[in-house]
Amino acid sequence: MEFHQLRYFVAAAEELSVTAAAKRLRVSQPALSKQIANLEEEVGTALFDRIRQRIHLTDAGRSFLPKARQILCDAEMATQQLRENFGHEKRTLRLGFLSPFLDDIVAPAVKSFRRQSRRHDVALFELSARAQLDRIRDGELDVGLLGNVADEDRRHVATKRVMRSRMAAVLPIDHRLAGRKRIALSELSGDDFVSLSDTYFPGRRQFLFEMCESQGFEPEVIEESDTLTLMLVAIATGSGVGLLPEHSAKLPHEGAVFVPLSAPTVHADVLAVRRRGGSDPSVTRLMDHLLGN
Amino acid sequence: MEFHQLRYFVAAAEELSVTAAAKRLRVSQPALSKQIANLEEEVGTALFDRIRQRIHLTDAGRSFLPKARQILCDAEMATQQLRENFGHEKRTLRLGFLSPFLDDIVAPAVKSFRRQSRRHDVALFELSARAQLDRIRDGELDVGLLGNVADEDRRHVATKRVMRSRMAAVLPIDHRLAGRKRIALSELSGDDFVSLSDTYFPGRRQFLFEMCESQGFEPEVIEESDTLTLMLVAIATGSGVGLLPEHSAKLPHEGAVFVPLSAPTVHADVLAVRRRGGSDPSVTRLMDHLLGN
DNA sequence: CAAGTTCATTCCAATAGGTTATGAACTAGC
DNA sequence: GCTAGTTCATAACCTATTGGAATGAACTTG
Repeated sequence: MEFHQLRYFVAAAEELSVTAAAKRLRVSQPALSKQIANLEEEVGTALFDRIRQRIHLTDAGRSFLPKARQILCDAEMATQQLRENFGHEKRTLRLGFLSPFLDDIVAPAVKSFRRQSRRHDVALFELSARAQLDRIRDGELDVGLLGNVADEDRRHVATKRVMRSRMAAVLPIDHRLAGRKRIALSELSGDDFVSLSDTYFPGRRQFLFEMCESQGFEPEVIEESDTLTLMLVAIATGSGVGLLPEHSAKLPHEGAVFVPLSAPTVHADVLAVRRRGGSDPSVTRLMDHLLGN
Repeated sequence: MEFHQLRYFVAAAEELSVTAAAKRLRVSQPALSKQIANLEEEVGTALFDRIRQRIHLTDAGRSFLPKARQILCDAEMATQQLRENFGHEKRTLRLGFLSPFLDDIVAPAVKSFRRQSRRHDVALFELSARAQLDRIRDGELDVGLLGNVADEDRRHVATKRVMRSRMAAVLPIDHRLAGRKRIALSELSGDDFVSLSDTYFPGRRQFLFEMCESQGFEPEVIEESDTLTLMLVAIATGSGVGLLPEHSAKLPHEGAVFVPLSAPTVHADVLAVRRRGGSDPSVTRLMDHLLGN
């Protein structure tokens, strides 16, 4: 396994296209094709399905993607820290985020931050909530952008709310309620539920249970996904229904539909997170930009 | 940065010798020399001091070493998981440990486990307690071997005590009490203390405070180290005194001496840790071997 | 002071990754 | 249903990097 193989794999998984990934990385398409094949051979499994001129992630590929991202992030963060702490290079702020927030929150905030303070650079890392919290705790990430935070993590981090997003039901497209404009949570009391795993999204599972209990039923959680994308895939393929903030509809979700919840109107927070006790003013400024200032 | 550079760096740091590391990795000495030089150039800092025919880790190198190990571990664990879950390869048990336990506990346990059950392989990973707990929580590590565990982590893991080790005072060699056979903890009430950081060794700091408070004083913690080795270096260079289990004397600690504590006789646990709720029988068997069965 | 360390440098050979060109499979538009 | 235009894979070739052997420079040791 080599770092460039991981980079190639991640790019191809993001673009869902070898040629597009090759273009983005400014290498030739065969180079990418071959390196991915090498990687697949080494790990002993296909990471992509090649059907009908398109590539799709296999289950193996989907489970590998967040790990590959983490490894690449850790490597980059480690070199940055060395350069900054011992090589006297200018400070780079490291910002982690969940994919749905990239366009709406991260991109504009980083743009305005960069305009205002030329002296600092910002590096972006797409990571799960769990991975972000761990890295903030360890001082490798300066700011994270994620959903609800479990109590046990509040010991390490300080949070500020960036925005709230209404919770919506996510249904397979052929679900009996998929055509509705809005539905009440109680209408789903008999359905099978797909949730996010507690390991990757601390607190989310509990949040789901609390919502349902307030409507007088206990959800039957039949599957737990490690990423938002995996959860949407699970729902689209009929494993069950789920609850997600409306902004998650940003993600591709073919075969699944988002239906706003009429009652109860529950909001999920989007939080900017930093290490508790830190006082770096540039981190504070970056957080302000995320809050819209 | 390339994986083989990280491997070379870790080996050289462990052997504190380029030639020895080259021998272990079965490559020529110049190859290693050059790759490390390349890595140093990329991160913009020297990782080793070359003085008088010997190499020593610089501060930068010391802070980089655990991260390099983590990145290598994560990469290996990820490929193993892919091979096992999707490539139908035989299960490899992944065992993490702190360096002082390698000779006394890990090596004999793994040896006897391998003899008994040929069907399973064991992979070893030297990681900080914090890193082990994270990876056990995420299902990437099957068993960890570490010191005391903080309450917040007990949510995720189940523990069994492997052994107890008496706590000892660690003093600079020129300390006024360094020649003593044994000392009482209260005799250190006026000294500056070096402790282990809570991020890498959850619970240890609190443990130190509790011990001292039971003797009627509050320790003045003047420095926090991220690794056992760093802590020993800090003590040896005169930052202060520390408290460590006696088995940590296994580590090289030139310039520092371990003096048993006469009162109070406090024991630190060595714990074998697995994921809460897991029921893999081979993991149970490996734990049994660690417990000496 | 000589012999034996250790790490760095030089030079050459082998390998691995990159590029261009081409092929095979499929989609889309007429 | 055919052509034009995709997309990904393969083949042939090139070059850049890595590793190895030999050598040099600095230091320790007997």
